[in-house]
Amino acid sequence: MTDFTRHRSNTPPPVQRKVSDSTIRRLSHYLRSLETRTGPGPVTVSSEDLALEAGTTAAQVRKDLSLFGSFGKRGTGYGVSDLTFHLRGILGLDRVWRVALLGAGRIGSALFEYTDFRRRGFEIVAVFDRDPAKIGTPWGAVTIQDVAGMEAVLARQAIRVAILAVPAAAAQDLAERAVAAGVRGILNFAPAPLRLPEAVVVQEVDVVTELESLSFQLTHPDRNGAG
Amino acid sequence: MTDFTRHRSNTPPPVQRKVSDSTIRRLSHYLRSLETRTGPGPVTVSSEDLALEAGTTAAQVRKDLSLFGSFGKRGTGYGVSDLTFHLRGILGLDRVWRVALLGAGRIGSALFEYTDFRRRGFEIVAVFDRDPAKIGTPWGAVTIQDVAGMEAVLARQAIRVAILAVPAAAAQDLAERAVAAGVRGILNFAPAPLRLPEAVVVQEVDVVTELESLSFQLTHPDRNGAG
DNA sequence: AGGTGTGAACACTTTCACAGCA
DNA sequence: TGCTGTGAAAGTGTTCACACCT
Repeated sequence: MTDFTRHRSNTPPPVQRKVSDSTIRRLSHYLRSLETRTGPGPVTVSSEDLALEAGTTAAQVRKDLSLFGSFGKRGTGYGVSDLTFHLRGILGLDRVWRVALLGAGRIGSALFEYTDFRRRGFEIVAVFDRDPAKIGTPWGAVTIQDVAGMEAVLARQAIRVAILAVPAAAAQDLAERAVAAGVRGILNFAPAPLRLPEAVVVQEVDVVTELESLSFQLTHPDRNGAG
Repeated sequence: MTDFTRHRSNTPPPVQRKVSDSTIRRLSHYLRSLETRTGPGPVTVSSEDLALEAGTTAAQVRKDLSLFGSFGKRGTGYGVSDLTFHLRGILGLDRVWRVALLGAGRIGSALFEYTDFRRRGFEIVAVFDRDPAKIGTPWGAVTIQDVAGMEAVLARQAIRVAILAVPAAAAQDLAERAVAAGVRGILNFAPAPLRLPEAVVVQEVDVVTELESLSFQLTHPDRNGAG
């Protein structure tokens, strides 16, 4: 496991604290903001800069980072490449995650072609579907395989992360099978809540819920929590 | 605007309180859970039932609903069709939302074909792209239009909601143009934070961030806030 | 001076526990 | 008896403000 506490400063690492979901998402945004910088540009960045680029506050940036170490210099800010390095380590991106894509439909295919994954360290190494018309079709370097044989492939390749892009009705069953075959994290695009063991990490991407949230906020302009 | 407080019980409506994002998302899940029921089935549902189906607790369900009225009967639970009706009203789904799709690439096309939108009251009535090879192509009942003429179409059709499915580099500019043309809510698939006026509601769908969150949690099994 | 790191205050959300009604 | 509706308590996340270091 990554030891992100092995930082370069000489302050002791902070005690291991629980990290909230919102903090994790903000860390991802900070990293994106840093990696989007091209060319020479400034060599340091302040919490204020990062806050503006990630849509939060300077105090929030400092609090978030301070959960993992003291990466900044007082009066100066954070070193861009140093902080980038640390953030990648913190997020567990200093390795390649082999990912299985379950479902080769419209969403699956859009995700497969989404090149940003690869750049961030997520490599789709297997694609499964149950449609005989699709099985055997090559997608770039991988070939769509019969979902019936999924377990063997997941185990053989020691795949720990799966993207679930199948209809709601098939989601729970497939998720259980994937977990039984060793998967520990699931990115769920199916509009169905998965019931899985505690230890399995599930992230939901629910487009209908997001649209309905939009609808609520447009309908009740005065009842938004943030306002 | 929907007046969801006009409910059938004779208790007075609760005072208008701010509603948190998490509550809104749970309301959407309750509604999905109710609408997924097929056939006859029980006519009432308890907060416990809803909690199980939506992955939360009974107390949370009751608190969420109590922000909007007293829809249940003590000792009995909530009427399924009654609660469904109220939830649709609360979420602003008792109308059709005309939606513009900005970007006819892979994500845009997957979203366009996603039939659940229509069923929930979101109708994509215009699609824009800047690729001359795509402009003029019919997609079902609509034809891909040149994004150059977007403003006129948005205004003419009084479109208030847009789905932004373009590359990050084009996102900010397009979003600003859409807002200037009357759009008030944006579902943003571009991996770029939008800087827009307060009054505009933006929901982000950020797949890379979700995967990175998964990566973090798998890397630090003991630091998950929920655990 | 300038900007981080952080305890303390504040704000918000969830859980508890029980009164009250069908 | 059974289950809702809700204040109060507990828990969690964010903002403030300033000591401290460069």
